[in-house]
Amino acid sequence: MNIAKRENDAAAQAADSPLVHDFGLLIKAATRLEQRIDTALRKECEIGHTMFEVLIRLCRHPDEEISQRRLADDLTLTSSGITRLIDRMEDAGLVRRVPAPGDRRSVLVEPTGQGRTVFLRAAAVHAAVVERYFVAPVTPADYGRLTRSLGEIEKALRDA
Amino acid sequence: MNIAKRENDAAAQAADSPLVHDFGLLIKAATRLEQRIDTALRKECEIGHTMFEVLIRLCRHPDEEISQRRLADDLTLTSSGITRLIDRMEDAGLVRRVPAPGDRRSVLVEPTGQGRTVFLRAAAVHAAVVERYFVAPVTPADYGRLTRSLGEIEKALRDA
DNA sequence: ATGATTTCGTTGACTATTCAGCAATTGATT
DNA sequence: AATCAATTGCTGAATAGTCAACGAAATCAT
Repeated sequence: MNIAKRENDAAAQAADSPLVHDFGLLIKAATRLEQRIDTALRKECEIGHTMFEVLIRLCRHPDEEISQRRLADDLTLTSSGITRLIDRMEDAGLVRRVPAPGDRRSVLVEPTGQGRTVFLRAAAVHAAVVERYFVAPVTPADYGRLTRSLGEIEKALRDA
Repeated sequence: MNIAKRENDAAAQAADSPLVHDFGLLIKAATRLEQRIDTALRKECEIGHTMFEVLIRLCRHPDEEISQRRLADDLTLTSSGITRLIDRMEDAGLVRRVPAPGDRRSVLVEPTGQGRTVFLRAAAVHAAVVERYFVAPVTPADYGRLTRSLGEIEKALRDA
């Protein structure tokens, strides 16, 4: 079967390309890092990484109004994903839903006192893990370039 | 409530830290990129990104024996996650399970002819997306440093 | 050899998410 | 003003994964 053999070779070559390898690295690094953080957060604060990302946005500028839609776009979730996530966070006493003044379709989300307290503890855990596995392994110069590159990539994805 | 006010400020500061921002960039870039690829792959090859990652490993060195365990570690999935993924891939006719010679606990996975064919088409789609959103947005010099840094990060995570 | 420990893959029950469709509301076009 | 289109959030059903517990096989320590 000569055809099959050539296909084998072509597949092997495609599977070994630097592009595939490099991209795999990105995915693997991001996945592992996220898992690390998730486990640490769950163990020490009884909160997952996704909820933590929500709290970041809610605590960042205390007076900014944040709608579910905004959160969904920001976290790359669907609107139904956010609905359910906020359901769970509300049940856990971390956030509160309030009707948006000026648009009766929209729902704003704000952190409760407990939400802020939990966030503060979680932020420390988060910082420790990020520091150790994201910042420490690369030189300061490379770190700057790394975040710059990631910014460019994110921008390209957003624009398209 | 003076206490609450100070907690507000502390939370706002933590939520605004560069560490949080930079790490958010990594997660967002990786997530968006993966989603892009997943959608493209599904549309054009009726295969998801995870299955594609499996095929990469199976096609890379045609003679290497790859067990489910190996795949699980490599893709950062649990062993049950892999069991189910391979179930679906087998149903789709992309791979085949064969008993491992020399260890009767272990199950080897190999690609079918169809699996290789699908992989070849998928690899082209994958390359196009990666090229456009991962390689193109950064300068060649930065690209080299980016992958190097990601390698360091991945290594730090693996070692620990 | 044997018994304890570990490893591999599978399964049932659960969790977090998506998708498709919906009702309410808003904005745009005449 | 009246309609048509787009947006927001919610829900039921489906998907892809986790975790905990298990049995079979392999490895290690007596």
